[in-house]
Amino acid sequence: MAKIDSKQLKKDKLLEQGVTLLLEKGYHATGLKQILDTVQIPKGSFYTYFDSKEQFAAEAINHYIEPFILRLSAHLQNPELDGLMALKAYYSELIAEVAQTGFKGGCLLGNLMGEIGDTSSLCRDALLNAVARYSDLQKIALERGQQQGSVRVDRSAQAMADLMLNGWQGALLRMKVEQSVSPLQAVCQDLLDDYFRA
Amino acid sequence: MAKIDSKQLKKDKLLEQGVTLLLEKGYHATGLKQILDTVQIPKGSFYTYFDSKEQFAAEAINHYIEPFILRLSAHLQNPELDGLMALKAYYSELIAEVAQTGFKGGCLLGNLMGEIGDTSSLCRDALLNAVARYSDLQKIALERGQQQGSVRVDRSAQAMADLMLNGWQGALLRMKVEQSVSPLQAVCQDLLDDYFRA
DNA sequence: CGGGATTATGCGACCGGTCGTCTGGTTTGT
DNA sequence: ACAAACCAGACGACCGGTCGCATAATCCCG
Repeated sequence: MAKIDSKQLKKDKLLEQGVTLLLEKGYHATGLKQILDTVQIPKGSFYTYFDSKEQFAAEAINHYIEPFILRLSAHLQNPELDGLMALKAYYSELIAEVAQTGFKGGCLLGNLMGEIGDTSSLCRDALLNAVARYSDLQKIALERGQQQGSVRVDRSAQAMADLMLNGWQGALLRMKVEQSVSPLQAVCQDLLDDYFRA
Repeated sequence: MAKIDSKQLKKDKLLEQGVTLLLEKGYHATGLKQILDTVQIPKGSFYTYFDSKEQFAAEAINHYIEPFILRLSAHLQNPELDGLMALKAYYSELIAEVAQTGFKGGCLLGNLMGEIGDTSSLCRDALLNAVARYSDLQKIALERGQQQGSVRVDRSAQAMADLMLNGWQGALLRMKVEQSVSPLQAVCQDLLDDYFRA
């Protein structure tokens, strides 16, 4: 049992560091050796934890999105709080954080969708699942906003959630090259403060 | 002179094939050898045309965006045509084309922004320039729509152009993993048919 | 309970291959 | 004959992945 725990611990450490490096440099520019070295796990052991680099990336995707799901869920815990306000608060937090990290990395989901989303079916499935879960949560937030009267009802919550997600991903790309959070602020303002408003 | 032309010709062939492969597999997954082989130019000659792979990619970015600029410009040539309608026609064309290619590749600008936009300053500059030119053109289209009364005037054309671009880039990512053009259609409908409308 | 035999685990060295880049001999043109 | 242009091949580095050895754990029998 202690063995299993230790194994799971190391696996988590690999995933943790993997997420960091994948986010920083992308899939093809990140070598397994680099990940293994920084967490002091021998090269030969990698394949006891994962079947391949590709499958490792797929697991990293799930490992990455979990905290975001939890964070957004936390904002939605209070059923009194307006759904739209919760979304705004959540995105404000994200913007503040990314500003501190120097506009590097962006979103692992977006980066990997662009780099290998159309070439690795393993990762594509993981990405699909992660995006679906994330999108669903935003849909729920917007639905609540609709019930509370702050969000327009003549467009489906799902459609708005998708638009928000897409706009955010595009803004993250712009952020990278413009080295500024203003694209992120703009998309939040345009959509959350205007377009989605009832 | 014939020499210079021949050199420029080969350089263009390299860029042409480079764009194809970069679009298909990304920056790090594309090897120079593969590009050189398919256009039958010896490996040793590469550095007579370009200083480095990175600089090659930067030139490929410019080479890539040019046709899109021209295409959109063509739609805007007729000053009678409504700016918003021109945009819609342009994007409809793009959607029809990408559907034929099997949802592969997407947009080179978006892909490279995600993969190396925050790590290669050379490419970042090229991306910034390309995006700015492309964005400006869309701003002009929207401005014309505003003058013609089809586009709302309480938001700046620049802000709407940015939102359109960001939403489109995000939708391209979704397209890759969902293997469908519906994200593209959705973003066009949401923005061009509703949000931007006067 | 002790200790040799056997199985399971861990991991460093190494595989074939490819990477981006460079150099020096060869060809070409004048 | 000479200079410039060109390019084959090599370079060192690194890739993802494999494999056989060394160590550790387990078992079995005296």
